Amino acid sequence: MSKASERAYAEIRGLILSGDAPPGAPLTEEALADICGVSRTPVREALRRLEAELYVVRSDSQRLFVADWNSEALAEMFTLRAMLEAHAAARAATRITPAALEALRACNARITAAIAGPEPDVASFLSENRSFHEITIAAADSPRLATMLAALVEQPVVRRTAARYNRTELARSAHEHGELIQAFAAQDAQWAQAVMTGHIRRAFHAFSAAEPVQ
Amino acid sequence: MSKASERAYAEIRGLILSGDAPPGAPLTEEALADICGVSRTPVREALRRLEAELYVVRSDSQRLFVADWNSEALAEMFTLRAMLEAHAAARAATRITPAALEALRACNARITAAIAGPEPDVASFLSENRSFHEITIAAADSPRLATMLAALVEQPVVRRTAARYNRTELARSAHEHGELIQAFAAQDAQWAQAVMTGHIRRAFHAFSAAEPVQ
DNA sequence: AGCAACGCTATTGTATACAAAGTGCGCCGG
DNA sequence: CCGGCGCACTTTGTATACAATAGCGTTGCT
Repeated sequence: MSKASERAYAEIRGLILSGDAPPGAPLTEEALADICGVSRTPVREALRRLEAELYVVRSDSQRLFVADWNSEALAEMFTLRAMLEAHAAARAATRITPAALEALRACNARITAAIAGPEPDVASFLSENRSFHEITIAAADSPRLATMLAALVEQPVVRRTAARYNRTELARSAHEHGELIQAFAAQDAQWAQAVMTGHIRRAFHAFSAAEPVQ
Repeated sequence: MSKASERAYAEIRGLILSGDAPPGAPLTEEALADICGVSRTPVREALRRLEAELYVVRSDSQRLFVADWNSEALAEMFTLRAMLEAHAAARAATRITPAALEALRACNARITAAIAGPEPDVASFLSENRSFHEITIAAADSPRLATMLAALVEQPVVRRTAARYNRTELARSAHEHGELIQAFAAQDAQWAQAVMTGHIRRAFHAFSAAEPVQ
């Protein structure tokens, strides 16, 4: 995406996720344009995107407000993500190329390394974890699925989940990735699906155990 | 959505679905603006939406083309729809209100009536069928799920499927709706999920049996 | 005093003009 | 003749001005 539009998107999303724009707060295009330092045009595009991703909701007539994500909505998000990403894993199992499989192995090796030291490198973990899932989704080779998952996987949520993980849980996460790689190598769709389901749902419960949202 | 923007959306979508804009054809904002009789601004919004729904794809650098939906893509669409809509049915089973249940009964009664005569009223069938599924999805009470399904259920596809149904199959469709209502009344999520899965997958195979796309 | 209608204002929708960026073609050089 | 460079043109991105519309307050009438 282009520069101003992308910036507006990131900026507004940041306002929402940081809580500066609390749930229910009205969002006017002009005010946001001022804040972002761009004109209304890219702001409008950013808002459309945020609306599609349900960060903002459109009221009775076309006025936008910050959506409130209660715990129920988060639970549904994780459920949908588990369902779809497990399906992606199943597809990937029978489609993945040797090169992608190797990339996953390398990725997970870096994850293991990141959490090996006395002080886990959470930043690296997150970055590599993201790559791992992206490679998997790409291997599933389904644009629709990829689009849907992109709207579903919120990195701030992932980050908070990882922040909640202790060393043991981080290691278990890496272990699950390893098992997923095995399932892919065996081209066992059901196995891959099951492992991914557990992987995401465990993340959900780790997340839920964390302090309430905001 | 507003008037010009909505019109542009419908117009462009029509061009794509009718085949006037064949898969792979480049789409320029200005040309579309001329065709639709509006300016580029609403056309851009329409294109964003169509892009999110994967009617059009954005090439290497920001140029738009008509996406081609091969049979593989259609299969994946049906698979995703079956998965998500079955999940919606499962949620609906434990959440549906008596009023919504009654609305479903009335809806299905109208469907049954529409296919009762010597010449099935396919238009009514389609309209009521759409209502039936919309009520179900609304009863699931999950905005995210609703958004995703909206992007997945293409009415032209549904229409073609129904056009392929003979009287027996139309009746079977209504019967499946009836069973779904029973599952809802019993608040049996698993049952509802299974019935919906079968309902969609049968539609998929009826669709696949039809002549190739375009 | 309450209700309704009017008009003002705030906000979104659309058009257009301009800026930037990428593509393709042609020209020049090897 | 082929390849690379550069310029022109096409296309998209952004800003701004104007139009339409919905909310809301105020004022006047009952």
